Amino acid sequence: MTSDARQQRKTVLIVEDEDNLLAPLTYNLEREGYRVVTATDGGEGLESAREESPDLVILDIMLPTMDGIQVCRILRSESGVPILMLTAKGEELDKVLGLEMGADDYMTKPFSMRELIARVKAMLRRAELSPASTDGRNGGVITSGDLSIDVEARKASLDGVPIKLKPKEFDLLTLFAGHPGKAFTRDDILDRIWGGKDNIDRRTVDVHVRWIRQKLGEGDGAPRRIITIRGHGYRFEG
Amino acid sequence: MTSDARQQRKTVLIVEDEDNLLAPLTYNLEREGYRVVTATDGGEGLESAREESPDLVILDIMLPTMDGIQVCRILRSESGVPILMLTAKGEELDKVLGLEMGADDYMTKPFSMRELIARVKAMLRRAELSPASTDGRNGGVITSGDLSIDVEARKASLDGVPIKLKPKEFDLLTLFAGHPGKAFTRDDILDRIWGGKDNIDRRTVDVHVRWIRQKLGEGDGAPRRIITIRGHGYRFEG
DNA sequence: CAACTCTATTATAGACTTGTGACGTGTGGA
DNA sequence: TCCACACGTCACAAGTCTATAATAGAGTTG
Repeated sequence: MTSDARQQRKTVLIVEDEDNLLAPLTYNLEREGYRVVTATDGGEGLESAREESPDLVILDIMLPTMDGIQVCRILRSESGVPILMLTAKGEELDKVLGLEMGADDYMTKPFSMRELIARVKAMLRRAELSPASTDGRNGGVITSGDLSIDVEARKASLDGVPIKLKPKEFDLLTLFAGHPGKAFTRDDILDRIWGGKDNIDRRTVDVHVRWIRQKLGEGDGAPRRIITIRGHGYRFEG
Repeated sequence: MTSDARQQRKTVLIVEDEDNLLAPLTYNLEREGYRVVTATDGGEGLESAREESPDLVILDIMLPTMDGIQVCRILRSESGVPILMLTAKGEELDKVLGLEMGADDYMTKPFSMRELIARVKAMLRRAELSPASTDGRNGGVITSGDLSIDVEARKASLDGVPIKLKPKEFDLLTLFAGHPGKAFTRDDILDRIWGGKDNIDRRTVDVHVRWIRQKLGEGDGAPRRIITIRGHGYRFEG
């Protein structure tokens, strides 16, 4: 069962200070094919969430510098990421509080890793299928100049004219267009689009970038959208 | 947020016996500006429904004294109030049952509070516009071009001519037609139609799609409705 | 400018996907 | 029991993608 999901790899942010919980969490989620980003205190977590715009946040309630409830509240006011709260046993009150706070689900420690994985999957699936999943951008459509990407429909068009993108091209362009101005290294890109596979040549990214540029009508002259950052990688100019 | 203050405050009846679900539900719905009435078993729920004539009922399936399915059936025979069913995980069967019973929507626990709110809003909106809304959905009938699907009756017709669809085919076509333009991966589809069973081969979806295409008269040449997105899945073109 | 490093471009073999017909199993009715 | 039906799985051919090698070109440094 090639767990081939042919999409950008989902990113999960874990905000947890106990390493003996963080480590297995990371391990298991990565093994499931997710891209995992971690933070060990509230402030850092918030920062990472803003930086990485993860697809899901796993949030411990007990955290240094800023507790999970605070973080949850702020996150919720800034985006619609699904939030899974972790509560210690005996914090029953916090369950309710967590949900009222806007968390989408909670689990009480100690919990089964398998169940956690199951819930994460369920939440991500729900987020994807629910009409509210498109709350980040307007209607799930990314627009940049005359380029328009309908992520839901997996269709892209340039100045109103549809362009045929191969799967990888679509994912890559979506990644770029979704983070205008952000510089990606080839490794970043491989990590996100190519997922777990490790032995992929960095040059491969170049080739795909070329194909996209071509289809965006910047095959010749100077690229206007996907800019080469020599010695680093690429950046999408919004 | 409370933009629905125009007319009277909408009343939502929640029939749910687990307090740790009832509490946050109540809290969140009230925060959204709804008037919330609660009941903790089937009989009481029915009574409240008659007494309060709510604008929407949220109904758990597992209930003391009278299960949600019973309540749903009776309610449906008495009024046209929109019903949102809550089912526990593993009660997948009840999805179909619930819908056949006349529920307008269902959600599987654990669910996202956010999504629940979204659905409640959507249902109320739909209920309000219900007589002759022309967005493709008319009273449980999905229409797309010469294709027409009566979800309630579980009948489909093409250009007025009934087509015989097997159960799975019907479900699949309904999923597609209900989300025109949306790209589904095979896993999405398996989750939605096959109910999470994870031993199902992805290719099975292909085969069912083929059968549907055939019955829609696009067996040959290029499919017009169910479009293949190579490397990703399928999309229904509305 | 020479040497070196990084990137663009192209062609291609091999891997991967999909459409399709056929088959096997399980189920419920006659 | 026999039969029709639903449906999951398989196998194979035809297409489509894509990773990579090879080469050329552009940029940088001293």
